Amino acid sequence: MPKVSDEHLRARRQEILDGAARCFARAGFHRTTIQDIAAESGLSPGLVYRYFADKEDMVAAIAGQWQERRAEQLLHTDVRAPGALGDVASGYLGLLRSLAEPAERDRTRLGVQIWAEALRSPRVQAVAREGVDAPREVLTGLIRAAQERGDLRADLPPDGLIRVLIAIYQGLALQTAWDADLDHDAYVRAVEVLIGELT
Amino acid sequence: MPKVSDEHLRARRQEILDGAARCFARAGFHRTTIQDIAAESGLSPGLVYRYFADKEDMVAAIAGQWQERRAEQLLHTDVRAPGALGDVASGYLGLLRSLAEPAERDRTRLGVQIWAEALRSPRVQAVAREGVDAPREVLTGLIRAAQERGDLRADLPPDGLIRVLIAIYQGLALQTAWDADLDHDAYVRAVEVLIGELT
Amino acid sequence: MPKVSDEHLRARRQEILDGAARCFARAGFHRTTIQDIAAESGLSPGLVYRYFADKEDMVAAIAGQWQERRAEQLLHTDVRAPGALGDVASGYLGLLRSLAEPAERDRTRLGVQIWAEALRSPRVQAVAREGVDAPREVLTGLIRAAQERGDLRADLPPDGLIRVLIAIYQGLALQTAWDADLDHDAYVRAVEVLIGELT
Amino acid sequence: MPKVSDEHLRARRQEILDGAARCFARAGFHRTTIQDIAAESGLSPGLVYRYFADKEDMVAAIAGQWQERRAEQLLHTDVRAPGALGDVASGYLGLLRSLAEPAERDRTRLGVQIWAEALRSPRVQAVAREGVDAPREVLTGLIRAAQERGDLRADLPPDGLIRVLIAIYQGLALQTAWDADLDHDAYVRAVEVLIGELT
DNA sequence: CATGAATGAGTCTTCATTCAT
DNA sequence: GATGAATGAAGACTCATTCAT
Repeated sequence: MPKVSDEHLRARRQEILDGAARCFARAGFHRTTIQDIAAESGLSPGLVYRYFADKEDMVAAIAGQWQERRAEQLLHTDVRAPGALGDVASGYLGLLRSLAEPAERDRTRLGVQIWAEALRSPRVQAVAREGVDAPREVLTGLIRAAQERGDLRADLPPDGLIRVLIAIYQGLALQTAWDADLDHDAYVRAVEVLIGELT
Repeated sequence: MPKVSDEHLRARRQEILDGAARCFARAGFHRTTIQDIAAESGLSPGLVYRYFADKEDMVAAIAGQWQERRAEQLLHTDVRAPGALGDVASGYLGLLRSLAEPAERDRTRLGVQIWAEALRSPRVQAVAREGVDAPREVLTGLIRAAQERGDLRADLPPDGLIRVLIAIYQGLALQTAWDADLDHDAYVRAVEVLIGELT
Repeated sequence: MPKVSDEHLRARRQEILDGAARCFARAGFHRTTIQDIAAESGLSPGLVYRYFADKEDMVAAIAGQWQERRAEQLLHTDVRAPGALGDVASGYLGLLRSLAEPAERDRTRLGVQIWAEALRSPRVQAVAREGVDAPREVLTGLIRAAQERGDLRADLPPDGLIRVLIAIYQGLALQTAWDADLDHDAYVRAVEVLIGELT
Repeated sequence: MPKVSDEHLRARRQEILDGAARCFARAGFHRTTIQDIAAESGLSPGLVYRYFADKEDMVAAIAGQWQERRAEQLLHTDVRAPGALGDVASGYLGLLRSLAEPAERDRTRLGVQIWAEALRSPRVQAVAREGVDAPREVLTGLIRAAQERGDLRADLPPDGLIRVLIAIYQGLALQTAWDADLDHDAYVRAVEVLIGELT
């Protein structure tokens, strides 16, 4: 099987990552063996090492893709457009609601594992922080602009507010991971009320 | 004299848990060995097994104490007293502020580890959920009462609000674990503004 | 089995080294597994790691003891005594003769393995060179003194001579390892003739 | 046109062997992978197996060529010519001196690896012994003839002397592999003195 | 009770070898 | 013929757990 196309290599790599993500979501990084991941993807253990230097390399890649996806879900709108704040706000509420979807279950569990792993793996930490810091800065700028326009209370520390909104996402993700049946509608309604008061 | 012995046993057990907590906060559950824990407490590995059936037993105990402490910090006021809502609110804000204290650093990191572990250990999950569910119910009652008194907007779903407040705590804990230097004051100010609007 | 005496620890360590030396002599370092060594000593693989950090650590220890023994065999006489040169010479010839002994077989084979391993393991190289360089310097001094006394041809470069004598040992060891039946007597007689001419 | 093809095959095979020799000299047989060898020769791993049955086959081939070269260097003169002894002697000293050349560095290191490998691989052993035994017999004949002519002390066991001379070569090779900066001139001068005495 | 030596199953990772293309 | 992707059997090393002393 000589020289496979780059396309195929990329796809294969992604298959492995997807299989690994399922394993990690189920059992955590440390209870998942390379054999588990290989079996989940229908490959041999040795092959995994043609795509990743070691297990940590895979975990870092998983964490990177996870953060990337989060950023995309949040910022798929053009943040420089007029009315961007409103778009971002509705995007944010949509992100919260998306946590209720069964299809997101694994991803949410995976996220919690990444948060914990970031505390002891410098590589994962770097990836995880980058994924949070970058959106944070973009959003802080949006908030500041809105405050200057008078669309938002001026006595709100922008960075503080952003972190609270991130926390509201993170906490919901965590609580959903623990209890998939929680009332997401009630949660989002409460958030809407809190946010609505600010204008 | 079983009483003295009991006392001693309890103290010894607590020493082990404290050493384990330090290790777990530093390196996570899976990168911490029983040998590490024994060394940290100045005991022998064999002795650990007189106090805990196995490693998971220790993790569950650690998780239990962690949740217990959180509940105490939040609910140290008498929630049935008149004006309890205000007391609880200020207790809540104090809890948020306490995350800035260096002495809390390890405990915060430990908390994140517990959240992740709860996803794959039924025992830890049971302990962790109990620690969240119990306060949640108490607080939900408080909120309902406040709404009936007209002290709080009636269109807020009590359970949703509580979960949001818990999330605001969880998210701050997570963000603090990642970046101890974040601006806790700005965070708490933002929370105060958000909460202040509700009355 | 708590706290075993230092004596016992040392003895146990030596047992492991002896078993390892047998394995290494038989199959070389790279074809010998830790399991082989453990089995040879009647221990579990895990226990080996209480005595040695890793496989290389064991190889280095083996190499160290090997060199030490060589130095002792060669220099068991008091090199500062008058007539030391003659003693050392007869010690040297005895060392050559000892290679004929069946009991030395394994050790000789082990030596050849060490020589090769020294080429690619800095740790083994350091140990091996030290074991050769130290005796070399002592003997160079002896030679120089003999030349000053007129007991030895003055046109012989001392360092060159020493290295030749070491080579005569090394080469015999190698040839013995390959062919245990070679005629050691003839070899030693030839050496005696060569050396005898020098005075 | 099988002849051209044969030529090509032979050349390709030799390229692989040369690349392998460089790898083996650098890292030893067991730390060199087939992938390393393929990369060093700019070929694919699979192709290696069209020229060699397995790794051991390559090692044996390398050992064979190494011994062949040694024999050539030593016996490039016509040993049946009158005065052959003197020619062989000067060829021998030249062989010793050649070990000082940087270009010989890799080959010398490779030689030491072969010596060790011969102890555990019957195939390598056969090749290595053949490479030593054949010249040994030729030279023993020369010595005997010289003794009969009275050109050499009669009380020297021919086989012993030859083995000593081989040892003087082997030991120098080993010491050079360990320490390329040793004083080869002093070494050869010492050998000349030792040999010179014999006539 | 306490110790810490001992165990051995389990995990990551490597690499000689094969074979579909 | 040539490629290099794929395999999977080892092998080094770890560590939760046990138990003789």
